[in-house]
Amino acid sequence: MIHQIFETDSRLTSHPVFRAHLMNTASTPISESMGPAGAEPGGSAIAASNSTPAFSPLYQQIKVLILQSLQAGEWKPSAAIPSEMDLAARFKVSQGTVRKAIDELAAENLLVRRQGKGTFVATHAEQQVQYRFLRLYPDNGDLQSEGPAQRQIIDCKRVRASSDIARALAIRQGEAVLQVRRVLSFAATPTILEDLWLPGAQFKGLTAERLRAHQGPMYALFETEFGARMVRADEKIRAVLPDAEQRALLGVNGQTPLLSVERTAFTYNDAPMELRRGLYRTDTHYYRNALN
Amino acid sequence: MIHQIFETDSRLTSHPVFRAHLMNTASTPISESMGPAGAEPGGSAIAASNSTPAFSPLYQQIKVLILQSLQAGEWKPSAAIPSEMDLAARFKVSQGTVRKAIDELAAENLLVRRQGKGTFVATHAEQQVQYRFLRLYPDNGDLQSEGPAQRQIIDCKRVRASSDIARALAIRQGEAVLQVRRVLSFAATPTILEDLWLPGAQFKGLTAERLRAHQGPMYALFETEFGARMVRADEKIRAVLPDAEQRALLGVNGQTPLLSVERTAFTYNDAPMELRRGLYRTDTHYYRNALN
DNA sequence: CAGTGGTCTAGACCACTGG
DNA sequence: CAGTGGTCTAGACCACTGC
Repeated sequence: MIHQIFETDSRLTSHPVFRAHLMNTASTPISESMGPAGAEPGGSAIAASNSTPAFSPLYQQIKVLILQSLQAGEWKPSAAIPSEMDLAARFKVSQGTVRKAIDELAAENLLVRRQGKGTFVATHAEQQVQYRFLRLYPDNGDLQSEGPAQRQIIDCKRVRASSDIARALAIRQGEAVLQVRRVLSFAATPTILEDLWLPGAQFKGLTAERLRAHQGPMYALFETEFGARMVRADEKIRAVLPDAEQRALLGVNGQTPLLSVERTAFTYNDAPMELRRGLYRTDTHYYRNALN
Repeated sequence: MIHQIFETDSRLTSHPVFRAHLMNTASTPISESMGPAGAEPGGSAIAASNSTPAFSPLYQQIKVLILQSLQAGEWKPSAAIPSEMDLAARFKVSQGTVRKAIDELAAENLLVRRQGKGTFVATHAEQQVQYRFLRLYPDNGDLQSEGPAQRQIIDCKRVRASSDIARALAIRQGEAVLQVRRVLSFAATPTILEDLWLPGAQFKGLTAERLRAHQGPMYALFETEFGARMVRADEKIRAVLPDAEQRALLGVNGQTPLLSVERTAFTYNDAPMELRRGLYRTDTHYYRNALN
């Protein structure tokens, strides 16, 4: 229990609500208003969840609550979330506490703050950089000089998950998954060959036609059409030589080493939502990484 | 227009700071004309430099001042910087403002906060992860299972900078640079071949013997012996095939593609301080990257 | 103009560290 | 125990946005 009345000396202290961080119970915070005052209708999702671990600062709890609202779809991608004042009132904390929670969510690219306008749910669609997760850059010229990538959907079919695909997606072997293969070209040169696997349940109805019809990043389509928001990803990178089929699709010979990029993309709660295996040509482009 | 108050300081020799935001009634509004202490020592780049005139928030200015003290070596690596209260007094701002500045510096891995102890200058030596900038992980087992890397210094010589080396290090072509070649082995298997170039002026006295004698990360040696603190780096990654010499040093054949990792490491003020070209074996290891 | 996020301050209390 | 960073609050004002 987080709200605790903990006072012995009540001089002038307000702080009727003293949030003591006790390792006592793990129940979730905020909603109980002390005393008869608020009797707020209570965030439904808020009262329900109680899986959060031991104790955490108030702003971390607020962060979890906001996260739950995001996950539940209470605020859609690119929509504004309530103002800091509103959230402070809703959670019965100060604006500064809400601010710190939002600060962290913004740092994790889940929210975007815009001064004078509000705080918005981040999306893969309205990025100034079209491909937020793509780290491939041309050797010469900037990102825009090549113009947008040309996308070619080779294939989109329903298959059963092999053991490694299942493991990566945290599903059972043999479950239905959608497998997509596509090629990205820059300046008319095939540069990226990607195979990707998506859980069949969540992506029911995804077809090659739908992929071809969509403009913009694939992740934006996943957001709007399938409610699958990729919030972070891990990549394992290796150098490989292509097999015959890969050579044909990329138009390279067998002596052209390629970058193998295996990406696992996660949605909220670190749930894996996509496995992607990419082959990148690095004779005209390079993979950029910033170390901090 | 923004009302600026150049708050010259009377007692402690603190750095003057632009008060871009006027909110305090207590302070007598010194008029625009610089008052009595117009001859303030020009030590503060903020007061002195108008090349970056824009009025940044107070905490950003504090951040710059702390950065300058770090760069000037006022606080050595792994040493504690003054407490937030002390810094607040020194800069004549509130503790909260100092805190926000330190928060950002900690987020950039320049400082490390330790509750109850203080705030410390980050270092490459005392990392729990020995190699902070190395993203190569073994396919099987965790980081520690392999034990520490075996380091073999092949060469360390003084050469003249070629045009591309000079460009990367922001020096003139033909200037002296130190060139080091080494091999890192894991579990007795040569895995990383690295060539690196360092500006000769800063690294005067670096020898192969000294590199061999040193225990721990090379960047730790650079910090303590040459005052060169690498704070961030950029990497360009490609897939390549090794030439004969590289094959011999790594013990691979000509059909083993390798990861080419070209790293530029920067010290304070985004000054490049090292160029490093690495070849990584990725048949037993992989390069890991986190996308956020 | 009102509403939003952004900055700054002041003060209180917490948790942790070490003498 | 004193000193440190960590959290939380309350209130003020600033800068930006859009009606």
